[in-house]
Amino acid sequence: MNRYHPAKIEAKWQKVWEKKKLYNAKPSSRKKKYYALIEFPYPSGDGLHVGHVRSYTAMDIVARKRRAEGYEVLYPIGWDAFGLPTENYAIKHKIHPKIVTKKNTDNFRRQLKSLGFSFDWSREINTSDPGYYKWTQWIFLQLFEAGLAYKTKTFINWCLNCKIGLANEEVVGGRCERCGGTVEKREKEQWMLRITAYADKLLKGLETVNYISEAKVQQEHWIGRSDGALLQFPVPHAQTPIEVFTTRPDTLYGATYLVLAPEHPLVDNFRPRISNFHEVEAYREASKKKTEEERLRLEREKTGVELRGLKAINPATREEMPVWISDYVLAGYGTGAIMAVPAHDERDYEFARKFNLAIREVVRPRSGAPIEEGKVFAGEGMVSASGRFDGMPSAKAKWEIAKSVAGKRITQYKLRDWVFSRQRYWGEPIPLVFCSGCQKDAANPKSQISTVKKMRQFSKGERLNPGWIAVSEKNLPVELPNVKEYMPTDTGESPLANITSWVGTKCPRCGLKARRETDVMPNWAGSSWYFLRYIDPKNKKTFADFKQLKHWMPVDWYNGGMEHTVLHLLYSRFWNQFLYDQKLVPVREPYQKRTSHGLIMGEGGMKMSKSKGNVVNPDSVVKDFGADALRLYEMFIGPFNQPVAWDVHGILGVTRFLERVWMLGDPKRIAKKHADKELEALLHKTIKKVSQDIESMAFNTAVSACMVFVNECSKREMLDRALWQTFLRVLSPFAPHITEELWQVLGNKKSIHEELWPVYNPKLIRDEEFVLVVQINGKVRDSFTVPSGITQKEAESLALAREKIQAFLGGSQPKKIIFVPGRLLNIVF
RNA sequence: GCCGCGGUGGCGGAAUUGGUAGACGCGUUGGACUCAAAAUCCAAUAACCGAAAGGUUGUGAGAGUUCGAGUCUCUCCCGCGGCACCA
Repeated sequence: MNRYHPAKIEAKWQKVWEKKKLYNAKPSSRKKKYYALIEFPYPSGDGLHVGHVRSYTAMDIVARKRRAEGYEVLYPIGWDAFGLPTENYAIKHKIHPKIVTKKNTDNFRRQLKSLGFSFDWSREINTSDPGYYKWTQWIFLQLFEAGLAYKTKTFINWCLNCKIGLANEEVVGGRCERCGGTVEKREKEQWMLRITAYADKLLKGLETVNYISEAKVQQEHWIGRSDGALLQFPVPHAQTPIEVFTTRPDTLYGATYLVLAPEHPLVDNFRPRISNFHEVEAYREASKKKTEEERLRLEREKTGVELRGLKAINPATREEMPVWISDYVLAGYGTGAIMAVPAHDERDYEFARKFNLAIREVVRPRSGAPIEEGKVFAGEGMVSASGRFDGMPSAKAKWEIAKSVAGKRITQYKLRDWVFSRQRYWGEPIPLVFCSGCQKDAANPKSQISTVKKMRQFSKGERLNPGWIAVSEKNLPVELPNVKEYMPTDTGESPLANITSWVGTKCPRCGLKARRETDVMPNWAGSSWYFLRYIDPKNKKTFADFKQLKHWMPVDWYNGGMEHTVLHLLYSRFWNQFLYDQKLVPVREPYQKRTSHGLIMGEGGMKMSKSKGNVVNPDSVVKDFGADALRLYEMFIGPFNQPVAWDVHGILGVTRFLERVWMLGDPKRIAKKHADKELEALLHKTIKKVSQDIESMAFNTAVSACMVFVNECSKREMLDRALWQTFLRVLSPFAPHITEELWQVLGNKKSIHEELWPVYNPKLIRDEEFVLVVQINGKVRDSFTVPSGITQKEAESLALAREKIQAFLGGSQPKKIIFVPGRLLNIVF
């Protein structure tokens, strides 16, 4: 047998598998379906990252095991190809993003293929392909027609560096998630998706799926449901009261002042009555100018201005209370106004102390323990100093007190609507057209246009967004124009706005001159439904055939990065739930099971990055050690869900292991029949261990179990053929190439990957004897081999007969003896 | 600050879920092979004491529950991730 030469055998088998279409999912199969999914890569110019390899290998192992267990497996791949880095690269090098993308996906494809992943390449998709984004646009229009898309002037997070608006989810620590640049608030017209309409559904849906708990918890926090009440505080001589949202109506008697967000519209309404309006104005200006980062950096030092001349009435106590504005109250949450209860809220307390406002205690801890001086009791307890509600527990008093002042019980969410516009080039154009004629028409049903021509009615989306007309389905996709200039602008307009020939169009409704929307979608759009397109990737009539969707959905197992839990995962659940409500997809929740891999760090634990020069290129590892070694190493490197540091020496270990497997697989060492009870038992233990470990993603210990088996084989001159072949099958999902080669070297004609998954025999893994540990007072003092079925009595007499034990006992009688069958005996004296 | 995860040899990490702590791998040391080196193979490898037999200590710190704790409970320290004025 030749030396182990991975480069030769790996390329050879990859070609054979591809030719045989071994991994293509057959929709007509009678087998039970299994849908395994990984997050499709963003084809960046840097090429594949070893982190991709970790996730894809893990799911590849799962997919391969499922096939062997008799499932028809769908394990697809594609490209999340729209995005900023490609656009920025294109601008810098003056190459069209389409060409850059082509180059990058070609490279990624080559790299992925060199690793022997069992992807179904016949279903490859690309989000920047017009045939794909036609349907991204189409789904957007469905959202639009359902009233879930709207354009509004809003303060958005503007990244000064990328020159792009960011969703809340994309701002990390006051900085741009992508480039780390400074983010400031800017007022802009933006398309928004009403994800908040799905807040409750997204929350409830979590109960029905099997996600790792961290992902669930993070989503729950992000959605941030809280139950409370709307309370009204009348303002003397004014028509409108000030409405606040509170989760603690039980503290109403302790509310001593109100605070409005600086942007609160009532501030302007009350302008004539506010004696210090110039001061108020100055404060509002200052808080508007603060960037996100400044706001966070100022360490929450409370600031604010009283609206002098304005008072509100506490509806419970009928007392007058001052009204303030402060930026610690957020305009976007609740009503943008709060009742301040300094005795029972730390923020209010801090504010009250700073501005010398009244503090009134109205809730006592249930334990009756006094509250320490200077501390705030924010918990629930027993209501006091609240008239007829005294002595009532908070939980009850909440709703009783709210009722007594005609408060309305409501639920609030922290989730905000999704900023869906990007003022960029390399994304899906938003398929809408602005028509000023139709805008007038919408405002006045008797206007000229509709009387002159007989025209279709406005759709729901068009009514809600007067002037915005949906591009008709037959004209989708709205393709990106082919141009040379795609520089973003400081004014915040999309580069598409400069392409007059593209912008100018005819209104789909009235046929008159109109303008195209020049914003494009964020790059979360294409990935919000790609798992559906895989199911029917070439369909030209619909985004995916419903029957096919019914067959393959939901995704049975989805593995991806923790960094996508509140972005991609939430967005795609939203889209899928929406499509479900439209009866366009068969299941409410797209992903049945979600797991997550840990990051791969550079040597020494630093994050891999080009600037640190510690990026490991999978190509060079494959070249030096082979794909099987890289796969095996990444599985062996550490617990799958935890971050791990790359270590070149580690690859040596698995390479030695593979070389050993190679030597053992020499046909000269394989006997047709070679009885070996001991090795057979170990094999069955290995089957059990590896099978279980794959399910729990404990790949590191699965590999270790294979190593133990191989080490044992190395002690043998000859190996039984059946035994060896079974072991190869167990190892094959991890190292598909070497196992295929060794399988065929033995004369097998079918691929090892078409063989069934071995099942262990429970009888064979039961040991006939075991090492009984003898403890004295909990300390290990002796151990010896005994037969498996040994009873406590037998074990005791054997143990007590031992010289060592006798010596320790020194003649005293044991007080108590604990026997753990199959394990130990503990003698207590 | 709040939520989640974690802390085990020189290193990455195991530990049947309360039952021999350190599987497997790296590294290190010694040996075999070799003219030599590499590769490979064999052996040793938690620390301390001891020539050895053996003993003592040991899973971030401290307490507790238990015949028995890396594992359970409490308090604290440290690291990582997420959220962060959400009323």
